[in-house]
Amino acid sequence: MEFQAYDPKRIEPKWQKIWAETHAFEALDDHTMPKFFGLIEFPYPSGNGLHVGHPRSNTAMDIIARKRRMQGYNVLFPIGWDAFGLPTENYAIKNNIHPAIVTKKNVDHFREQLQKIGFSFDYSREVDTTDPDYYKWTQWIFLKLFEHGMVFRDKTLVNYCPTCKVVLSNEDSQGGKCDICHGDVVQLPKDVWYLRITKYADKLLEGLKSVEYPENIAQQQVNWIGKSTGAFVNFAVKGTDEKLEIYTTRPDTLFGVTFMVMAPEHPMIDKYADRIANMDAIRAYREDCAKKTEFERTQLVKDKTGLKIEGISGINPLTGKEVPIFISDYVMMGYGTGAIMAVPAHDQRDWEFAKKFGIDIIQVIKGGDIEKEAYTGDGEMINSDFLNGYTNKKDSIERVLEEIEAKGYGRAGVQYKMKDWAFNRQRYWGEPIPLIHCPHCGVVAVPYEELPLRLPEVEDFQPGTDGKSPLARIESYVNCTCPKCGAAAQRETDTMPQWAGSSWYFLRYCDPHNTEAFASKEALDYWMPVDWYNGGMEHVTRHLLYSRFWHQFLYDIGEVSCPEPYIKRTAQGLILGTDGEKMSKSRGNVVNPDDIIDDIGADAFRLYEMFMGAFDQAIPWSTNGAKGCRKFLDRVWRLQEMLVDSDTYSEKLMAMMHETIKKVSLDYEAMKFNTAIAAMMTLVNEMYAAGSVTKAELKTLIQLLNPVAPHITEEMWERNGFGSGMMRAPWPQWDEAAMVKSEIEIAVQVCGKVRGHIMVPADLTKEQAEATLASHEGVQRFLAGKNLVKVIYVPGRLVNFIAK
RNA sequence: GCCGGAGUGGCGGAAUGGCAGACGCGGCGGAUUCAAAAUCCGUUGGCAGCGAUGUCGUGUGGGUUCAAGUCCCACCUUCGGCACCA
Repeated sequence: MEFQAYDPKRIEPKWQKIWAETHAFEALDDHTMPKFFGLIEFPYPSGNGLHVGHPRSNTAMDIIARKRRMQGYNVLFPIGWDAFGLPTENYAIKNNIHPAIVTKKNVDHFREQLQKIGFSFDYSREVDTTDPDYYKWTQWIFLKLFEHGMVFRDKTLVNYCPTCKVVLSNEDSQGGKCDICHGDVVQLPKDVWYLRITKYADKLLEGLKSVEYPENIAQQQVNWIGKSTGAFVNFAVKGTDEKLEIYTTRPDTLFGVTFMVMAPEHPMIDKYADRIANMDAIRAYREDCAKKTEFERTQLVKDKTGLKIEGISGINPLTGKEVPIFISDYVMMGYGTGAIMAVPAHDQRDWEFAKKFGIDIIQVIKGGDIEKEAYTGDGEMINSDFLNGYTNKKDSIERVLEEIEAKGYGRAGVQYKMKDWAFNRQRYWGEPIPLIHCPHCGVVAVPYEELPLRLPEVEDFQPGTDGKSPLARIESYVNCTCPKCGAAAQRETDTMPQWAGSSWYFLRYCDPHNTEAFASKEALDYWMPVDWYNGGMEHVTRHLLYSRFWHQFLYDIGEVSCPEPYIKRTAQGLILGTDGEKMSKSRGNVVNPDDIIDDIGADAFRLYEMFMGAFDQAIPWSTNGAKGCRKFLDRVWRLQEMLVDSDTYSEKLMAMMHETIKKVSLDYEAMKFNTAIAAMMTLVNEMYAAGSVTKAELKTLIQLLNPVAPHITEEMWERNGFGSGMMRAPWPQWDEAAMVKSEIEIAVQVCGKVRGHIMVPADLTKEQAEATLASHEGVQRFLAGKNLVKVIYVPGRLVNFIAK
């Protein structure tokens, strides 16, 4: 019979069909089995389809999932669609097609592309965040948050274009210009809904200790939360009964305060407007600030601007001294109390401000040269009354806090950089917020039994020119009756942000068709927590924090039984274009996986994605490199021509077989796919060198390779009669004893330089190693005329002779 | 500015403090072919040498060590994140 060449175009559709028809990858109902829940970030189904970046994460988790099945686990490896979002809405507006139709088309396209790559997803558990059966539960969780006081309404500053009368995202208002009309954007206060994530700041920090996140990911979360410890101190305001509260991390420098600064938006300014002599100038300064975007405000760091408030001033509670109050935009309303005590001697920003405005600088910590710059180091306290002589920052802070608290001037406190989560958008394509504004009862929740609150059908998805959502134009939607008192009331018309649906999707995977709950208790108890979650670095702060927050909240109210949703998180690096730049449509360097699969097949594509470099690093795409992976699969396939009918490993390859099993098994777990594949390539090279391969050797090789290249290996498994059900065949085991060799080659060094190699028995002792000195002429040449002072022997590696 | 990565052949990249460059791409030489593709075999860090061999080599400058890509100190470049956070 003519040997048939490797033909992925025939093999791949064949196995994809078999897997689908036999429901091969559906999670089993047997809850007595050990479980493995592997998760990848569900994709946003954009109109551009899949790019080669998506499969990198998917293939990695697919490898782990397939390996786990062979290790006897009941595996849940699901897929779904994070389908609400702006790009779809914008496309819908532009082409006048309903976003739901666009979404369906995109989802179908994505699914088809994913299936062509042969991922072992359980498609029977697909979720779609835009499906009312799904967002019913997103709304349900929101109402639970509302019920427990985790939702509140407050003002924020938004980017607003007065010409277009529309609220803009930060991306659409870069450089302070409107992306649509290129006019000036202003910062406008607007009422928005917030989720009280800051209440969970400490729990989110604490929880990091019980999970397995790589150091850099955990650190990014810690930085984002940005916990600082310090003190709130009240300064009396001369001329009023009011106290101005500030936050500081350095209460020990209180004696060095020479002025105070408020954020331009600070409410105290308006409150005492009639006592402020230069209110006109202050209003003008405020307007200038409002024009600046967040971006500009943080760019002009060096040149501090500001204005002294004439008419009110602060009193230092410890010294009783009067200090002037300024406004400046280097103080933010959104952090601390929106006001600071300024210590120019020991804070660089305060120092710059003081120099510009000619304010006194009082040094209270010895060290540095405060004429040149602020001194932020440690030192002995001076000019500080009862603190004088303290040399340790911790001690002086403790002492001053004692004093402040005893006299009622303030208290110790913590602050977080993390802000509460602004939880609404003035857009159509999102989950409707299930709240009702009643003129008598205030804000009232939509009753649970009325969920899902469906998105109404509209003709026009354009955002309103008044900064309101398009839903606000649908009278039949807006007008309703209050569920509490029955009075005529109005619905909230904003929708939830895209982060909402992705904050709990992994829970729905556990029991996706449940109509009574977001998932049954039983399913949650079995499947949760997620054992391994892989995704992009770009999501390790916000998405990870948001979803951990929701989960911790659900845990606190008894809806889930584990406090942390993910046991282990990993992140893959980006795949760049062949030019080394980030892939983007505008750069024209996007590589489409369909083309690659058409050329070399899905298995070779998967193989290359994993082989191209370290998994967690950004790597440029190389089409030649991908072709090399196809070449390897061709070589694997042709091993079938060299087959020897034996169900044991050959003497020659015995050690290497076991070494390869070990290397591949451990490297897969450590996500070192590139070296795992390299080890298999080395093994195949050795098989070619040996000229033959036994059935047992081939069987093991294709099992090791199966998670990466499932189609070709299933086909070879079948052709060679290795039995049915490759995907649940036991994972190969290695035997350390079989790896031991009787003779090994070690390096011989003289004074640290390699001077030769020598074959020695593997169990060579140090004494025996020293004796080899005499027998090795290469060594003697370098030792001639010198005295041997020391011999270092590293078993199995080298022997080093030190001579003088 | 702060936090976290990364700098190794022509290229992507390997390397528990122990022989730098595994594996792949590309290149070169050969076999096969009428020829080419594909395939197989060999070779491939720089410099010197016909050669055995020698010598220099992991961003820069110091240091620790018998031994440093790996550890320590100072710096340069680059990528990601945060950023007037009091």
